[in-house]
Amino acid sequence: MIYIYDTLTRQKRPFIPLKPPEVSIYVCGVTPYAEAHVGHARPAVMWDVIKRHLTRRGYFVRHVQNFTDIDDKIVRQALAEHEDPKALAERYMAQYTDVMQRLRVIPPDYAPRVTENIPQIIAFITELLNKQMAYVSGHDVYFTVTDDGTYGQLSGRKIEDLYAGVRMEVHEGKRAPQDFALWKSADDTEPGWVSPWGYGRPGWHIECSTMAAQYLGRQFDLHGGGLDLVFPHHENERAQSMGYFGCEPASYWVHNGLITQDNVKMSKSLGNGLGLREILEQIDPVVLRTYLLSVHYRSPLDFQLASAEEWGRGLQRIWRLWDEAKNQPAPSEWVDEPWARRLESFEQRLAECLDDDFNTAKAFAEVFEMAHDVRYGMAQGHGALALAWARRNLQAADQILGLLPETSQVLSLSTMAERLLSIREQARARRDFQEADAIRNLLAKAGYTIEDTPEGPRILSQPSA
RNA sequence: GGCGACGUAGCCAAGUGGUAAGGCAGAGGUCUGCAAAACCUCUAUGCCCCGGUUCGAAUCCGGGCGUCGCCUCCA
Repeated sequence: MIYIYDTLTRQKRPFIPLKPPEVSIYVCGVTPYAEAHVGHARPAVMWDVIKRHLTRRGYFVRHVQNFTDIDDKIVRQALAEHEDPKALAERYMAQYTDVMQRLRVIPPDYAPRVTENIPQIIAFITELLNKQMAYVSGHDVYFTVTDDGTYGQLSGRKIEDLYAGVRMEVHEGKRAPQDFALWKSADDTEPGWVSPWGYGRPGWHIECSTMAAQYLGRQFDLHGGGLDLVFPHHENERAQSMGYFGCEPASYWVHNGLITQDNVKMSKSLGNGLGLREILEQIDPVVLRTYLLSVHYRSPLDFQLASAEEWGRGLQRIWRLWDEAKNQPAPSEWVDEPWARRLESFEQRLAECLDDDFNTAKAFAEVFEMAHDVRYGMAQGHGALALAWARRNLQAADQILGLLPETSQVLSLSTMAERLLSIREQARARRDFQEADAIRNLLAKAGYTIEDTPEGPRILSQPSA
């Protein structure tokens, strides 16, 4: 049984899909007006693991993640960069997709865009108007937030408390300060669409209600996004969807903790977000990916490049083991010892970690312990068996966590390296260690690390830490 | 001001009633020509502080202190 923490009920609940074996997921995507930063990578990587785990547990996942490709910020940024808003959005969407691919994130099944769903949005708003849940004010349309006890449940606040917020936006046309825009008028120099209420653009929250319903139906299983979206975005989205359909849109609201830098939240408006492309120039994508998974998704994560590199040093031990194990056949020997038993049950334990609200941090602890058992088995004279299990288990872990290196750490020897190594071996044989060390240093300068193992020397593509 | 989260070893970090996972760094040892890798051993009588509930609490309750987030665009 899988347990998932649900923001609405504030508890971990058993996961029961609406229509098993299908699982429907809606994750709020990005507004593409700037480069993606680490804060965007966390939910992407986390949902990737959730999907992989659900899939292995036998579910059939349908994942929708939107692009809010039209918005005031895009218009503003396009003006600043002297670029067509559509082209700008297109550019950043491509960049986002590219960088997530490098992080081994399986793309969503549908990545709908606001600009391609305008008629549906207008229809959604029209229905809300018909139901008297919204009102027209000039050329704008607002949603009426009613105090029926449901609004505020998700974010845990009361409407009267909202008045306490000094910075609550005041709009001429609003009947109540907590009402929010469904349709915003725009002048004709800006991008927009003709609607029954005039030329304009959709408000911020309506696109998610509309597209979730469009691609997943009125009710779906999991709704995701960053913790910073709980209010007002998800609160408003829930109000719209419930207003339209009269039922809870999502069975579980799943929110990831935010990433900070020097203990300050990363955000586009603060301009302190470390760009993902910049980070990936300094750090291996798999190291970054797994570093993000080394902390439970609901906890805050203070991102430090040094911490990620430190994590990478630990991960390298796993990679080295993989190099030794990757060509092993399936285990063929039977040894009735605790370490062998544990290797046998590794995959099951890994899955159980993830069953518990996707505890990837604990899952990694299992991976490291599994590596210890392999080494122990090897030391007990069961090298072939232990490595066979290592291959199997690391592959299984990789399918969910995506932790194995892109390419082998051990290089196939080039002719020149082979010759150098052979000369060094001859030197070592005649105990001319001065020359042997000279050759090793030479190769080290070129970025290669030589390790003398009982099976002979091998060359690694990265200097050992 | 309102609401919420968090505070576990030098650092990162699991752990929601049963006696402190894992990683990095550090110390000692085995192996090695030396390194590297690997392996073994060690490193929190204690989980921000003070009370309380309990046979038993890092885990539950109350009160402090501290950090962060949301209330405005945000993953």
